[in-house]
Amino acid sequence: MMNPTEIADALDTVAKAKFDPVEFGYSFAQATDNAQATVAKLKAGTTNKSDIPGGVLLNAKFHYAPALPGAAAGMLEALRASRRSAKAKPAILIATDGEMIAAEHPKSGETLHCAFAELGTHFSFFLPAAGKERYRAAEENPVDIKATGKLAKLYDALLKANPDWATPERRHAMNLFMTRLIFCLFSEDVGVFKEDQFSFAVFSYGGNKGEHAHDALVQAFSAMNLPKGQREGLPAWTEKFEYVNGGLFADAIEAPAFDPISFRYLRDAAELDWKLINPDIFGSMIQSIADSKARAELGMHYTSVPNIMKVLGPLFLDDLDEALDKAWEKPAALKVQLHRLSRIRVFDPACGSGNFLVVAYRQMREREIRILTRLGELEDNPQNVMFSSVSLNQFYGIELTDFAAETAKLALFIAEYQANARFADVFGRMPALLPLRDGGQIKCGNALRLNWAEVCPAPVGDDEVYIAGNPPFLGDNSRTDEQNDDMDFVLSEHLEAHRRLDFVACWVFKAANYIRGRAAKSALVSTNSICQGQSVGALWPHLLTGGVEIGFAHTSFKWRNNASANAAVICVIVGLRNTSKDKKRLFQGEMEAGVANINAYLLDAPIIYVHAESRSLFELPYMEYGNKPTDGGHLILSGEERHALLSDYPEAGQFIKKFMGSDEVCNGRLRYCLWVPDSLAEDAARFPPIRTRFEQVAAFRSASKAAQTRPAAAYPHRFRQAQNWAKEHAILIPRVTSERRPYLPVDFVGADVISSDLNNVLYDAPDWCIALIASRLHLVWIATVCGKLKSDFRYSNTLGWNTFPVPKFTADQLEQLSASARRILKTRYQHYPETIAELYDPDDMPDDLRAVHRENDELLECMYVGRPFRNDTERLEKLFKLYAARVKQGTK
DNA sequence: GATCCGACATGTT
DNA sequence: AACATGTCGGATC
Repeated sequence: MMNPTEIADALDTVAKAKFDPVEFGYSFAQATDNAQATVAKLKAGTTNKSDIPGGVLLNAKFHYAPALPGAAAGMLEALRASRRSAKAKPAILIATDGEMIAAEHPKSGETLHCAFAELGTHFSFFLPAAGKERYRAAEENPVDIKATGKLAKLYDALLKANPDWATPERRHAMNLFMTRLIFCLFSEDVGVFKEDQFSFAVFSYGGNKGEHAHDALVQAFSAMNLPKGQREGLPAWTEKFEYVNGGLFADAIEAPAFDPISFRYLRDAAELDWKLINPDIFGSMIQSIADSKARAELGMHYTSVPNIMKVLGPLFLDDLDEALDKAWEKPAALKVQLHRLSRIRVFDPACGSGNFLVVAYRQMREREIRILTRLGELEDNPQNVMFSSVSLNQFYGIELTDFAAETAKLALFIAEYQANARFADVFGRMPALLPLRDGGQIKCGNALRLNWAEVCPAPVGDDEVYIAGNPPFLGDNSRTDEQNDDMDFVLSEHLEAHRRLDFVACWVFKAANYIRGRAAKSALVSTNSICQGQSVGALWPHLLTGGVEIGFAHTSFKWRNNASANAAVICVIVGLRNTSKDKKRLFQGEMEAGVANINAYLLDAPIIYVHAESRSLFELPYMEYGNKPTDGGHLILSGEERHALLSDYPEAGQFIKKFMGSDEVCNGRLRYCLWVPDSLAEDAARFPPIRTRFEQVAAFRSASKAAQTRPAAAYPHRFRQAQNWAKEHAILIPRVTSERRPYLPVDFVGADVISSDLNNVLYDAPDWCIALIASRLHLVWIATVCGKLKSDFRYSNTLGWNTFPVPKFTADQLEQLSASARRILKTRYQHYPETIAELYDPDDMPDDLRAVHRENDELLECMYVGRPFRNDTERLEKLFKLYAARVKQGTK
């Protein structure tokens, strides 16, 4: 089986070879992971099912046909139309003339037009031909996916043809161009324009290969910005376009130049049925097609519709549905709900291109139609409805970037159009759409500086306000000075250590303040770190106060949307409300539970905050941070580097020690480090390779941004933080490890090992510490109160070890635990050379190791409650109880 | 002086 | 491309 990289390489080789229309089909078959025998049979013609001259069709895999020069796209159409294609269902259609490639993935409708030489670059497109299906989120609308794909390709092709448009200064112009284009494609399909009016013009006047497309587009767009009859200087054909206005066409009208490839993609995009487009993510499409660098910028992370519904459902839509159910037979009660719809306001303080608002709007309009239809059934006289009672004015947003704010208005406009069309279907009337009016109350500004109540006035009377959205996440290492200032502005008066928090915490804090004591609720998508580790104690006591509580929550889920590269982050959704007797809902993946309480860790448990401690609350040995090199890697040696150094300078051995971080502990590796006492620094530097390393360390540290690192350039022979080392032995606990393991990794090493800061360390501590750390109880505690790296365990001495509740052990009990620890280590050694990672693989853990761990758990748990715990919930309950009792005692 | 975090970083299949 | 799993050093208190 070839892996994708190999396929990429193989395709690249094919692309570099001279094109031979006959051979290509076979080399393509070979490059896409088909056996020699298969290829031979294809060549012999016995398995080739193609009905196109010179074509090669391999069942279910691909259908290739050679094209005459310049006719690749046309040949692709022939492949698409082929009856044999229909029968053999090839995963990929590909036509080429040796210059250009035209290909299609029929299952998704995705197409590819590229130069022949780029075959290898686009290997991912051809993976289906090798039997590897590309993952697609099942819930998304396939038309959106197609449209996004086509627009992304158009976008990339345009930038390639117009390198000068790829600069940051031109990005706005490029995005604006794409917005206008999408607006026109949409409008001509839904009836805002006459059917196909726009694409007819572009393809009539754009030239055969797009050579005049630039001029035609500029003329069309310019016309849309001028009332009819005032279009002097523009060609006569532009007179037919409606006057659009509304800001969209007001700025300078520019267009990039088209080449044959980009023109081809434009045609693909125009051929889509934009009627079916889902405006929920309309704005995001424009943003998701931009390049990956830009995606990291503010607002480039759009929320998928399933995730938006995770927010809006429990926030207010589910409640609305319940009320509708109750009122279903009673016209008066239904009218109350109809009125309620007109009083609900939705406010997204980080609205980006308006996804949340659009989805909320559509959902509300849909419910309105349901009510009106039902009223029509219940009351004999049909409702004489002229207008919707849900107006775009009920939708509020704040967005920092002007472009996204404009897009949000446009997206709301499209949503309104679609909702009205549906409304007209049912009730027979629809208001005029052009020229554009502004849509929604979108404020372009900084949400952290604005007073939210001035953007979205506080609810009065029977108003209800729902705050929803997905603000940006930024850790303390990636914020700009300006963003830090914003954070200070919002939080510094109220919180201590606020700079430790994620940027998103500012939105959560402002949302809590906005809703407190008002007819309002909030629910924001956040990074899961705000409900973990240090953030919990720092932030949540200030949120869950003055009557605010968590009404619902989605626990950690992996971020995913349709963008081509997904952000790597784990999210939570926390719904805040004022104290209420209504049920609380806790969602974990697909599961939902009605619970008595939700605390800041998003657990069904009483509110408790575990704070960092500098010493153990339960008199456990002192656990330290490992030694931190901050050396740019220059004080660290691989086995080979050590060997090379020692073979040249055997006397240098006195300066080299074993060096272990978490990777070394878990995966049984070993590295070495230079470890030189201050008094011998000059001696060490006499060895040229060591001197060079010291110089590199000094250079690296001098160039650092960190105030603590630069002075350390003066002692390059030493770690930036040489914290401590063992006299006899040390217990190493990796600070980050996989969440899959049933027990935390922990290792016992001699005094010859220097631990890096990737471990926490107990120096010269008794063996029973290992029995504690390797227990299920400890894992459960660490998993709950410490932070995580994404979803992996992150061990902390201050938050985890120093707070870990233990009963008062007797000397005898400690001896038993030490013996148990030794049994665990011994059992591991019996499996040497298997590593900790291998031994603790949940699918592959040896039975004897499992057994000694179970014994260890039973032994330890009996010391807590006289019997083993039944499950992790019980373990956690006991631990929190002990912790709470200890903290209470401490405050006396 | 010590440590918590990462809209990740990087190797593997 | 999708997945698994822990580096590394800055920013913060």
